Amino acid sequence: MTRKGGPLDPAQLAGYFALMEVSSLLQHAVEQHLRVDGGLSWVQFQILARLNDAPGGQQRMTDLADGVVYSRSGLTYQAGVLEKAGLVSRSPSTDDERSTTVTITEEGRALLLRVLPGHIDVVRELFLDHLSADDLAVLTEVLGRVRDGMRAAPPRSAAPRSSRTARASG
Amino acid sequence: MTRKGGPLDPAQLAGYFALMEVSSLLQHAVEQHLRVDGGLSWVQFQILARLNDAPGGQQRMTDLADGVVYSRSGLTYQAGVLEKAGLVSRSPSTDDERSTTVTITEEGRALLLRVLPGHIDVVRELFLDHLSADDLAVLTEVLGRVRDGMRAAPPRSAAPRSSRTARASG
DNA sequence: TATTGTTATACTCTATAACTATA
DNA sequence: TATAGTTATAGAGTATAACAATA
Repeated sequence: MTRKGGPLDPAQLAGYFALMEVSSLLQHAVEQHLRVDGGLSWVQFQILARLNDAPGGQQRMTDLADGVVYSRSGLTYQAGVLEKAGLVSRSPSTDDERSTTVTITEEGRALLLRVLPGHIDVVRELFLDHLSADDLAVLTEVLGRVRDGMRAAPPRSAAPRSSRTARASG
Repeated sequence: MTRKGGPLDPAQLAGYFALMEVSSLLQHAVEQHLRVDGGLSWVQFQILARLNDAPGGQQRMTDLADGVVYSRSGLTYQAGVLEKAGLVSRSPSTDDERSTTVTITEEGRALLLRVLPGHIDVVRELFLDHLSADDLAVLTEVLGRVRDGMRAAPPRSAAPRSSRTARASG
């Protein structure tokens, strides 16, 4: 059906490009707003948002890295930046002494709340305002399916980020 | 209809997150492939792809920057990297002496062709294979509309990238 | 021995401002 | 005076590998 192995047909190319272009423009706009309005990068905003939604405002480093950043050291770096800014705190986990628990601070929550309205404005102006409710529903359903597929089937040579990793050699 | 000024409803949030998550995972996977397989970054790949499609394999720096990179110096940097690698060449434009014309070399085209099949495989596996033809059509149409809206209406305080820029002060 | 997280390090990339040259 | 592009520079971010500590 999709001519496996061959080049992409125009419809496929158009869909791929549209996705990348829209997301890229949106992310750039959002990033600019976050930087100006709250001194936050996109990754930092995501970390705070996740912590804010997590029970108790906390998560383990590994769970946090899963889906936000693509390397452990990357998260360590970002957590350090956020901690220095007083937006999160880190402490050894009680149950597993190897783990570090990251907790969003009151300041972190406050900053998030302060930044959120403007963030939403940007998302609305650039993205949501151009969609009907039906469009949005379809888009979400379709992209949700794609996301599930991605998560289920990691591409060749890419290990899933948090489960048991099977390796052939060193 | 969309409660302007208020928070996003769950459907809007879900759509926004789905878009960002899918595009981010896809871009990361594609970037990894391009790096391993061709030593190219995402931006560099886009530059080569645009030049490859352009008549004569050439474009002016400004036209190239428009839509690929977000600052002129950023493109100068990338063009320098690509030129050093022998994938593009730069020469002064004939008609406008201020302009620089970037041209993709044979090596550049060859590298692009070599990398493309694997690139397409990744896009297929992670993205296209999870969509029906109808899904794809709808997605493309909807995202195309969003893209047009973005291009037409630059967000508050963001100047369009290539037209006359109105400034209040320094 | 595997997992969690940090550190050191090197590298890529981006943006700002100052600058040159042409229109 | 405005536009096209480069340079210098500084800063943010990322990944890899080596490391320490716990399971």
